Amino acid sequence: MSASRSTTRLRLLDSSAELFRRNGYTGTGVKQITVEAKAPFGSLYHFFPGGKQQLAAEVVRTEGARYARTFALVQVEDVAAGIRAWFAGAAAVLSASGFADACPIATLALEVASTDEALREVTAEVFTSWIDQAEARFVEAGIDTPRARALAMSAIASLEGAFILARTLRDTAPIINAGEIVADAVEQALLY
Amino acid sequence: MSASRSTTRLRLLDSSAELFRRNGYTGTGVKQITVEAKAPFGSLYHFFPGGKQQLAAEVVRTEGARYARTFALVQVEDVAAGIRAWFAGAAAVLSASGFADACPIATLALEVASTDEALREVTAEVFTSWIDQAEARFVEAGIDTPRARALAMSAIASLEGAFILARTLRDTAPIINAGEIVADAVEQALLY
DNA sequence: GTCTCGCTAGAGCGATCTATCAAGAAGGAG
DNA sequence: CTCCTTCTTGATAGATCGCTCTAGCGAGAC
Repeated sequence: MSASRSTTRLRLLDSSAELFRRNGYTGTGVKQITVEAKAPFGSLYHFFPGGKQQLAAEVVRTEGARYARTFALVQVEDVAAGIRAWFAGAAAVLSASGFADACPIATLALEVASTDEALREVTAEVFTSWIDQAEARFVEAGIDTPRARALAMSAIASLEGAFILARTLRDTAPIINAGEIVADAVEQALLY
Repeated sequence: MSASRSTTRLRLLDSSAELFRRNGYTGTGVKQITVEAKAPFGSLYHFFPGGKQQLAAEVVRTEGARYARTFALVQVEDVAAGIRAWFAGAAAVLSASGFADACPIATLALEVASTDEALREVTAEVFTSWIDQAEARFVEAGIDTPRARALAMSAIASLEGAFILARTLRDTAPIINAGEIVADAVEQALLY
């Protein structure tokens, strides 16, 4: 009932999140999702009448918000050190998952960018919120707004690109390296 | 014959490259490729007995090499200016293609990273060659090797990440911004 | 001519894709 | 109890997936 309702729904979301992140959107079948979630096939269309697309949209939103919350770990005092630590943490997670768990939405975002306008907009909202949040944190640390925005955009871009390289090369070096470069740039900006 | 042989083969490669770049690997069907290439379906398996995977591997290699050649436009004298110009060019191409043509292999690379070891290795070779080439150029410009390597890795990562953001947000700002930040970092490194 | 061979051409295979549908199980409300 | 809603369950549809296979075309070799 209301209890099992939420569990099944949540299991479907969790399994979808994992499969989309690892195998992509078109690379994941709805049947595969229900098997992984140990949910009856029909339940997927009960909870998500919009089908795979609606499921993906909810996954992108919830995983995007969840990921944004981890950014809060970057403390305002000594932002640069916080950035290095955060990137090191992301590298550890990636390595521990066999180079599977990087960005929760990147693969899907690239897949739908030119093929599914509705999903593209959802991914855009998530990336924008991440950039906004990073910008706010840089401003808080004392960097003027235009420079903070440029740094924030660059930080997210560096992270995403480092994830691509790390997953492809099966090496966390690109992530650690990106953390260094981003932290250096922030330290540089703090001098003015 | 030998003439038509090569044209059909090349048309298949060209169409595959475009479709993989825009719609991804799993998002592109072999039938779709032959239609786009105006090639008979059977010809695909005549020229590429290994099927979709072999076709993708050749596409990644050839497009990777072709893209690497465009890096040569970054002149050694005033590397930073060359980088800004190169990123601006990439932004123009992306915009002109309706935000479809960014990195020729990024979407595919993310899709296969955890699902197809053979293709993953091919994408890894391409990314590595790009990093090596950028590093060589930075060394040539007078940056010491370890720093040049770090900068090169960061430059490629920034580019890839900026492409994700630009395609998703339908805005070239992330690319221009990434060019600025990378160029700044290179200028900074040249001071030592 | 006739033979050979590279290539064209597309029907068709089994599997898988997303999605629909109808039937039933499990409680809460009256 | 009956009624009603919520959720489970899986069979099934219809399309598409990657791929195989056979038949035939057409130009050069002889």
